[in-house]
Formats: sequence, C-alpha cells, structure tokens
Amino acid sequence: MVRIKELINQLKPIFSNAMNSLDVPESIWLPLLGKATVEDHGDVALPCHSLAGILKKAPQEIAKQISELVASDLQSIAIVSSMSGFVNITAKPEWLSNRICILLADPRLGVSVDQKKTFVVDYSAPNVAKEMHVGHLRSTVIGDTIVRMLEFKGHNVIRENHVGDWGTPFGMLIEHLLDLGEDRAADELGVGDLDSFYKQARSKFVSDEEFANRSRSRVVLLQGGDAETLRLWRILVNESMRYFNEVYSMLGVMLTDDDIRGESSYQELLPEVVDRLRESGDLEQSDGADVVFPGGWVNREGEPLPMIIRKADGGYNYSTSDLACIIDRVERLGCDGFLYVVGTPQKQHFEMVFQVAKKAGFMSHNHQAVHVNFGSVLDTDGKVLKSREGEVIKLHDLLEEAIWRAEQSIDDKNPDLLGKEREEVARAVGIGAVKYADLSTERTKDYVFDWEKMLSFEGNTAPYLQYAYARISSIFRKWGGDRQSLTTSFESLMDSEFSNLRDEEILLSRRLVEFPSILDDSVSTFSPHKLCKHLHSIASSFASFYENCGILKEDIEAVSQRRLALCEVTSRELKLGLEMMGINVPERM
RNA sequence: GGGCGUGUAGCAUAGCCUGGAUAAUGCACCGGCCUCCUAAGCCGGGGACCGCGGGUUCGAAUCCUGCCGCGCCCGCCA
Repeated sequence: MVRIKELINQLKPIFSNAMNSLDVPESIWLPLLGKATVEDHGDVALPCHSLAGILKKAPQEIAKQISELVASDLQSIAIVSSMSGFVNITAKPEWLSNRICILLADPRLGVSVDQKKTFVVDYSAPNVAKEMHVGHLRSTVIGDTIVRMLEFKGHNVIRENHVGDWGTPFGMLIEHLLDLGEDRAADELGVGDLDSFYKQARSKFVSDEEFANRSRSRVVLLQGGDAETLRLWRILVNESMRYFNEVYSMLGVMLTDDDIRGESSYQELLPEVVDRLRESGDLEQSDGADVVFPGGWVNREGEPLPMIIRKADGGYNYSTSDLACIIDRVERLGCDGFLYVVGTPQKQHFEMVFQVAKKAGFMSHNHQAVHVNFGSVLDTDGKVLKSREGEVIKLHDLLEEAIWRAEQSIDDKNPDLLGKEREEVARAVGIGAVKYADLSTERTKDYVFDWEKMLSFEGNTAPYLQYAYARISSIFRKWGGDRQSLTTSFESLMDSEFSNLRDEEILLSRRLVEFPSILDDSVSTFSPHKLCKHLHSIASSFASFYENCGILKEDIEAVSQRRLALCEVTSRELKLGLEMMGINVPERM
C-alpha cells in the first residue's frame, strides 16, 4: 500500500489531536491511516472497525465522531466524511494544486534524494559464444532500470556484467575455432551466429572422441595461461562482445565494455577465498574437495548439503567466484549493497552464498545483499524456453522485428513522418514496447513468452505512454509559449476559483501528485512494474482529460493556463518515468 | 523424498509483505465517438464463488493450515 507521503504528513498532527481526545494511542491509529482502497472514496482512509472494541461503540459512530473532530482543522487541506465505518479524506483541489505547483517548480518532480550509498548491480551476464536469449533480456532490462533508478535517487552505482568467459566449455570452443579457421570463425561469431557455433562445437564434443580429447587438453592449456591459447580465447571473447554490444546499443542500455567483469577476471582471487575460509574455520574436507556446510539445506539423501569451494581436481566452482566477488565488492569497491539480477532458479544458490559470506565475515549486517530474482521465460506450452533445443528466438531478431513493426505502424498512422525521424521513432516505439512488456509485469513470476504481446502497441504498453507524451508535445508546439513560464502563471492562479475544475482534471492531478511516492516504492523494492503501472494510470487519466477538456481551445485564459500546467507535469513525469527504463520519448509519432 | 514458488473473467496481468468498502488494468467481445488540440485514442456495456476445503478475525484474494494442479531447485555445471 503506497501512501501519499506529503498528505499523510499533514494529516498526522490533526489526527493526533483528535485521537488524543479519544484516548487512542498513535501506535494503534497511525498504521490504520492509509490509502483509500477505492479511489472514488477519497485519497486517504481510516477504517475504524478495529477501534470498536476499545471505544465500545459502533464503527460507524466512531468514524462519524472522528470525522467531526478533524473537520475544522482539515478545512484548508481536505474534505472529510464518514461512511460505513471509514473516515474518508479527499484532498481539496487547493491542496492538489499546491502540490502540482511544487512539482512544476522542481526539476526532480518532487522526488527526494536519498542518503548516498554505493551499490553494485550485477546484471545481463551473457555467455561468450552463446546466443543471448529472452532470459538475458529480462536481466539486462530490469538491471538497467534499477541502475537508472538508484542513480536518480542519488546513489553511486557500479554496473557489473559477469560475462561467462571461463570454464570447461572453452576447450571445445577453441578447438572448434581452430577447425574452422580463425577468419571464418570470427566471421560466424561476428554476424551473431553464436548459437550454431556453440552447437557445432558441442555436437563434435559428444560424437568425436579425438575432438573431445583435444578439447580437454585445451582447457588445461587455457588454465595454465598458455599464450597462444589465450590469444585464441581472446578472439572468441572479443567477437562475442562485439555482438553483445550491438544488442546493448539496440536496446539502449547503459552497459559498456568498462562494465565487463568476466569470470576470468576473478581467477586470481579464488585461492584467497579458500585461504580465508580456512582461517575462519568454515572449510571442511569432503571426498577430497574443499567444502563449506552452510547448514539448513539437505540433499536428496537427506544429508547436509555442502557448498563446494574447490573441487577434488583443484578446480574452482561458481560459488567460489561469487564469494570472491563479495570480497572484491566490500574491500576494493567499498559498497553498501549488491544486487544480483539473476533468475529465480538460482535462489537457493544465492541464499547459501550470502549465508557463507556472512558467517566467514566477508560481509557484515550493514551490507545489503539482494538477489533481485526474476521468473523463467516459458514457452507457450508452459515449458521453460531453452536455448539448447528447438527454435531459439534471437534477441537481435526480436528487436529488429519490433522496429519493423513500428515502421509499419507509423506508415499506417502517421505517413507524414519520414526519413531519419521515422527511423528514430520506429526505434523508440519498437524497442520501447519490448522493454516495457518485460518491465511491466511483476518480476518474480514466470511469464509466457508471447511474441505478439511483446510487440503489441496497444493498451498498457510503452507506445501508449509515448503517444500521450507526443500529444502533449504537439499541444505545446501549437501553443508556442514558454513552458518555463507556466510555473509562475500557475502560482498566480492559486488564488482563483476552483469550482470550474472538471473531474478529469482532478483525477489527473491526484495521480500526478502520487508520482514521487510511487517512484520511491518502486526503487526500494526493486520493482519497475510499480512505476509502469502508475505511468499507465497517468497516461490513461491524461487521455481522458485530453478528450474531455479543451486545452488550447478553452476560452477562459486562466483555465487554459491551468490545463497547460497539468500537461507540463504529465509530460515531464512520463518522460522521467520512461527515461528510468531507458525508453525514449519522441516529440511526434 | 526434501525445499522454494505459483494458481485471480476467454487470454494476459495488478493487488498479497503491511487484512477493510462494489476485486483493479489491458487484450479479446458488444454498442457509441474523428468537418474539433494526433482515433497507437475516448465514452458506455457484458464477463470472476480470487484453485478447493478448514481455521483466525467484526472483516480474508491478502494471514495460518490441509489437499489438488503447475513450475523450479536439491551437479566436484555455470
């Protein structure tokens, strides 16, 4: 439940007086004061049913009594009424306009700056020589949005892209590269045909003993730091990165080569993890491997589940690099929080890693380690979409298709858009739709990959929000006035009559005023969908306002100015909100 | 077997942590609206025993519990 902070803050002292006179302690009534569950009933409500036992009166009576007690003090802020045991508080147009005024004057649109912390956000993480699939899309898009939100809230954010560039598969990949010839292999990877490259290597590894043996020896050479092997490995990494960067650039995410922290870069830190765990007394031996028992988990046989730190063959494990990362982040980067934008299937893994890291003293309770998990992408038959089998949907193709469809839409709906502008709008609309489709659902749930839905431009989609923005831009172009001046002209309207306000203006205002509270909630829970939902409600009430209230064609100058000010705030909130998701807002579409 | 998660109109989702009023939104469906600031839109309408059964409560989609369906994890892979 999100409350409008500013309104609650003003209501609190007034209710405090009333409740004191009834002898109801703050600890009881304050938590009850929340957002009205039915928008028509008001902005804030206080259900009184639970007070019946204390006050020995019917809830309806209590609500009535409280509303009478607060009525006079609330006069300048809100209208209060009681109904079936609820005290309902509806902010007055004067109060709403006051807030709108503050938003207009504030470049941050009323969003506060938090006490600065340093966050590491770990996201995207594609694998070298493997196609990026829809799962990477989720991680990349959600991670990027969280980064932008945290930065806007004033935090220092370090992006980390843990590219899978190390491990046993690289033996076979390098051997396959040699078989193909370096040039041809580079070509294949460069055009983004990663999946077939990987599959070819894989199938040879399974079917061809000689190839498999070469691959195994190649792994040893790689881990031993053999110069020629490293050079070949570098080709694989570079060509893949070139392709990933192309996808990133299409998507419009912030990741660059500077953010890459390949798994290979943690190799030197791994022995230290073992040493430290030995020192802290957590390390145990099991069948020749170094392990830690986090406790609380059992395997299929009911035995305690170990976390393997170093395998019997001396190799390290995934958990080991995650622990190394934590040490690096705490000691070198000095960060306060680390977020892992990784799928839900790895939930248990992260719980174990965090527990071990705390126990061994790699991080303290002051550190906030969060697995920002997201659900699996399912196929239409309800099965997990796998890149290994069947038709893989290449991210690159999906994005191109999205842009192409947007172009068709533009040609259909606005044939006047031509050339470069047409291209840019198509990009913003197409890519925006794909990103928004992913961001607008609650991230922890599995979702069915629906090509059509992802490319839809109707309903609760990015294009709907962009359309609202473009309409407002169009109004301002036509108006031709100075948008900055709206702030002062709106202030001067504050003393005038509010009786001619239409319902659509009031509803839009209420939603615009909620924006800072919603954004805060969205950031603190790492849930972009909450912001999406609110942006849609803003755009939707704007559309209704736009259809029903004349803006430039309104005869009364003061009313026209007031409506232009609402357009201004709407436009800026939509723009800021979409910018948080890295979605562009065209001036025309 | 153990653990985690999930089930809301035909479909897709929000609400669940922190219980409150007539369960919200989009698609699809039905009926209206472009000589008028962009119809990617607006206005109106139908459609849900919130998986099923118990419990707690003045009050349960929300909390507890037992079933049922589905998914995932339990690798010396990452």
